[in-house]
Amino acid sequence: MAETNIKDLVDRYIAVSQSVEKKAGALVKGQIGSDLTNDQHFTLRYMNQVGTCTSSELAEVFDVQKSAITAIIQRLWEKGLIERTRDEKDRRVVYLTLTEKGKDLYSQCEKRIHNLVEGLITKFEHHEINQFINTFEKLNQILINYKLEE
Amino acid sequence: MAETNIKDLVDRYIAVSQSVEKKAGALVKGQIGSDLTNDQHFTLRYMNQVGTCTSSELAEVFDVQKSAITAIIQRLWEKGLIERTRDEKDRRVVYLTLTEKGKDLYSQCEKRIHNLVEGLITKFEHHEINQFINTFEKLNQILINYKLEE
DNA sequence: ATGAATAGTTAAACAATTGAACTATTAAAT
DNA sequence: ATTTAATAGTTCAATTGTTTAACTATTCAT
Repeated sequence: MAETNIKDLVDRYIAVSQSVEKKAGALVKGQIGSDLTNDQHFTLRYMNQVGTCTSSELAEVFDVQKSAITAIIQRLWEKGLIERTRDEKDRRVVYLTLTEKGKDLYSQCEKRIHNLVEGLITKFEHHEINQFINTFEKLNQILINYKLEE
Repeated sequence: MAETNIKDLVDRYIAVSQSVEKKAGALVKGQIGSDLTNDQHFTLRYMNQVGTCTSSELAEVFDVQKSAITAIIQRLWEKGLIERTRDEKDRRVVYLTLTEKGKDLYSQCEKRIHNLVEGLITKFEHHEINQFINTFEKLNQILINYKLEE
């Protein structure tokens, strides 16, 4: 990678990633905004994928302090979307799971987002999307490793 | 794009984009965090690129309400990083520019981020990066057009 | 058995955000 | 020309997400 190009790449990457994040976020919020914030939606999405998790795990995945997770979890709990259950063997640990209401709400979000994406995704070739997400996931892995090395 | 794949693509995209955003954000914050928040850095970056802009323009670009911009601008102004000058012809308009102090601080941020990226970017082929950013910019344009159509 | 580590919460403070009401100014309509 | 619309920006109150530090409760290590 030529030295002189890094500046331009950084400029382009930061500009485009920020713009896409804000605009995609606004679009998603337009679909689910009355029920959930985007961060709450992401949290439900992760919990739906893994089934059960802990606050520490969420803090690790989302790369924030545990107290930030406590706040989000508390709000989801107040809405009746998640359950907290203490581990009987290690009573420090609290397991988090979706309630039926949480699963239902997540399903509704999923459907709306699915419809949204369906209308946008046709502009891309199958191959282009795969390549894009593959590189994105590679970048993610590099960032994860970089963080571990510190 | 096969119908059955959309769900998986959405899952992968949302997971990876959120993860990268948080981790890259944390990394950048580690470089510039004592001086600026990430949003403040993005704002300076944009102003450095375009030279002069208005609050309305920033609100459009960042896809937030103008009152959100007022708050960010106010904080940057309090730090002496930007100037506000009224348009003499249309006195509703306020032009925003970087002060010398703002330009200097931005340059320092730029250097640190440049060094950071330099260490990460070697893991990618030139072609892979270009393809990735091209697709990202294409996605951004699609989102911008989608918003205009509403 | 004691000291260190871990899981999670609480509290104070701050940044970013929205939405509604507001001021000041300009443009449009008739 | 006067009134009405629209535009640029600010202010204020409320909410969310965030960090840091102090804290409780529990488990691990040696």
